[in-house]
Amino acid sequence: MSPRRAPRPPATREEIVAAARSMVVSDGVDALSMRKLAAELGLAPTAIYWHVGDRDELLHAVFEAMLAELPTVRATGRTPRVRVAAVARAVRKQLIDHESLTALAHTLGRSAEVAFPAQVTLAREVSAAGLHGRAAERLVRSILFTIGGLTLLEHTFSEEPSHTPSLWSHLHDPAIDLGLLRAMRAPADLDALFEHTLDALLTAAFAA
Amino acid sequence: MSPRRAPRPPATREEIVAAARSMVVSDGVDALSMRKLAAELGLAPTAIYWHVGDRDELLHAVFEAMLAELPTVRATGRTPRVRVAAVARAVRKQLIDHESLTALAHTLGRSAEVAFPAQVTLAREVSAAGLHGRAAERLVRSILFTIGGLTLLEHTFSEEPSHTPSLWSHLHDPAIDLGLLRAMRAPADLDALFEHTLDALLTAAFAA
DNA sequence: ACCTGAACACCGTTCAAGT
DNA sequence: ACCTGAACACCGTTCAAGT
Repeated sequence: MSPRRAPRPPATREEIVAAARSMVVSDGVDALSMRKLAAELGLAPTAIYWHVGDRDELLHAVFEAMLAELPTVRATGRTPRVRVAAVARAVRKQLIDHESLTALAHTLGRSAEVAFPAQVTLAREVSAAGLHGRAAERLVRSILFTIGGLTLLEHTFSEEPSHTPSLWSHLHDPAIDLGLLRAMRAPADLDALFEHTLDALLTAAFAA
Repeated sequence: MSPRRAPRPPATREEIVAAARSMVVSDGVDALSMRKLAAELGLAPTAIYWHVGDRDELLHAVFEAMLAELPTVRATGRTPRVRVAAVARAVRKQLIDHESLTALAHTLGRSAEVAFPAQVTLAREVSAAGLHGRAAERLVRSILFTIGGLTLLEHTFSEEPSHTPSLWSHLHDPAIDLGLLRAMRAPADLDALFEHTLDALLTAAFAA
């Protein structure tokens, strides 16, 4: 009978983290403001601080929520080399699919935690392939750094107004092979580059 | 005779850009605030806007000043393969030495411009080595992406409280080679990883 | 236990007004 | 031509006070 709206139930920490997460996912880390978040939840800006520590702690909470949901990568294929390659590809796909997680991990300095499970899976396959010690380490690490680096760059370049092609199209240099020059004028195919580098690393590891 | 200090001469655009640059170099892009910069120069915050457009334009001006001073990389060595490797190493060293430039380029979306001269030098050496078309393109691009990615990651990981080693030291997994496990517990040697990946790429390119 | 409001110390930016 | 001051619309955060 009372025309007054029932007062909104007390906000929970989970609710706040979830709202923050959706802001981070849709508009990026920088777009998360405590004041906008509070407005979204119908709270005074200062109320947030009662539930989570501060903006930094909130971001860490969002990160952990995302990390917990990350599916584990699995190896497929018959030969050792094929299985290692499959894991590498799966990890790369995962990083691309969970772009907000990698971006957040990067700003929080927690990339290592994101990479760890993949690293372990890779280490198992490399061991199963018969590699040991330093040689095994080199393969695991170089694959993971290739994946991480390329994905970071991919993210970088997707923001850039494809600038290099135009730089290349203004260049005429007799010291550069004409076919190479023409190829450089087109945008890079990062998937192909990844496959190529991966293949080079696998060949180097399995040849010896 | 006048006890009054002579009024400060009008500020120049170059002066402002230089001051901004030194703030960026010493404390990072995020630390550059228009108000702090103005204070440093003894100006009202709003005076800056008369000389440079806004914060973004100022950052671009700082970037261009840095880029103009970047020395060009040169190839050394006798055999084609050695020369290509030398260029790659020189580029990597340059990126590491000019960390503020690469960081700034990254936030402004102008990494391609930083990479371009290096890419041209590499293209010349690869051409001189007798590679053509797509194969040459693959080598140039994979080397540059390896350098860029690894350097980006290096910067990332230097900020992280070496987290992965501790993750690895708590792991006991019979499916992982013991020597590999032990190796993963130590921090990664990025220089060695770079050399290894570079070598794998060069071998792949020059074997065919 | 949970929340508000006032307050503080920061931002970038515009614009009219001063010299 | 060059600069100031007031003003606006934002931030994150603390803390006393309210229910």
